[in-house]
Amino acid sequence: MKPETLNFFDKVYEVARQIPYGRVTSYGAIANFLGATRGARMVGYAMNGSHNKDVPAHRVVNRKGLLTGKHHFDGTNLMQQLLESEGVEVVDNQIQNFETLFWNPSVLLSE
DNA sequence: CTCTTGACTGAGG
DNA sequence: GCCTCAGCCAAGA
Repeated sequence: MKPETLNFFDKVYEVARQIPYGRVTSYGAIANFLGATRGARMVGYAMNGSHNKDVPAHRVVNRKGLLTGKHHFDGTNLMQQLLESEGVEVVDNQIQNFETLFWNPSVLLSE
């Protein structure tokens, strides 16, 4: 018995909340961390409810570092503004130095 | 129950 | 590196 999908949304929220300031991660990284390598879409889907939570969804982007979910934010460049406000350089909806700013959820085990 | 949509990813051309 | 196709899982109609 392992209804991981049952807590999938909650897990996504928890992991996303652990994202350090000025750092970003991808849906696939979170999904993989949860054991759902092919559940990246579910991560994004879960983020739909993240608006009502303390989940920094703006720190979560696709594997290319592209702000694919900016459309779901209130404004149009709000997501980018938030990231830049944290020191993340964003150009054309794409995070610069994505590999450097990339935060792997696995560090939770180290910390 | 079936079909569609979706904040994704990997593989192939 | 970019574009296209297929796979994946869950929620809503």
